[in-house]
Amino acid sequence: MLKNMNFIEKLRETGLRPTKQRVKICEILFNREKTFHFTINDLARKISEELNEKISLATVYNTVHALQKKGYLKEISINSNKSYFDTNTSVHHHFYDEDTHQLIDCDENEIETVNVKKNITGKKINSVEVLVRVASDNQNQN
Amino acid sequence: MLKNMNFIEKLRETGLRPTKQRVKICEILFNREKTFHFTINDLARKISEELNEKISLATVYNTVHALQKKGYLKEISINSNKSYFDTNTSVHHHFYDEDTHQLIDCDENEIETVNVKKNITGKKINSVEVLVRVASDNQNQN
DNA sequence: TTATATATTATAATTATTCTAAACTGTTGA
DNA sequence: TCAACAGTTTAGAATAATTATAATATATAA
Repeated sequence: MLKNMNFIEKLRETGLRPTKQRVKICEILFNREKTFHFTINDLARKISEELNEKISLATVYNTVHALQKKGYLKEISINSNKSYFDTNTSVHHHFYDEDTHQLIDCDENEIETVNVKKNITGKKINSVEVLVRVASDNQNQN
Repeated sequence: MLKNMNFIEKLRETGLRPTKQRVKICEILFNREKTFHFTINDLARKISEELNEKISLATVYNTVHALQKKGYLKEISINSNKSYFDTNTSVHHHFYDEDTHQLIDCDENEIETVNVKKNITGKKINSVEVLVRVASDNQNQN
């Protein structure tokens, strides 16, 4: 499995021990072309589908949070009781389809840079995210 | 308590039975000048502060959701394990203080109009909202 | 006023997430 | 190489937010 060397190095570079579990999670998350929107549950399900071994839920949580902290994953703001993560960590925004409850990625150039004029003393801006809610263009039912 | 007549009528108009509990919740939510950002817990706490009687948590949940469904409250997208609501139901933006977990309203003129270039056929844009995450500006500890 | 549909309540159940403490593993350096 | 240690994984318990349940109470329409 030469391809895993990537992840082992990547993890090591950022100070994460390349354990068996972390490498496997990296494989599942990053060995894909399209970006991946997921909840912890989605990921845990995928792990047990693609693997015969189980990885403890606690480990999945810990690893996802570690990857997020290191900047390999991004958490997305939706109002939902679950946390959503995204393998696309670039600055980008989302469309949320209110009919299908699906999230759609939005390239940076599809929304003009947001100019924030307000300033809060002693606080720095960590992120600026736009959520565009869309719905079917039929006559709106109440 | 003449002022309550407003809420009784308002509730009745929208098909919600003006029960004692709902009227009290309306009072707490809407008898104020500034908009109110809250979680269910915040609201429940306020109720027991301002009232001697307790209102069951289940009722608080049901009532808030009913008011939201009727358009008197708006749910805000933050990734957090709790749901946040806002008595300001117009389209507007928010600052979210990651240190204190507080939401700050952002006037429309404090964020320049967001220009969305992407178009999804058959879908119309319902809202465009910006969430600006801020945190303390100290030297960043890793 | 009475019937009925709806609401409230306490409590149990559920769900997502975090904590805990013991067992295990990667890494360092003798 | 191998022992020692720090960092990880794990199962299961604990916590927190929310929803479901089912009995009781209340608002409203006839």
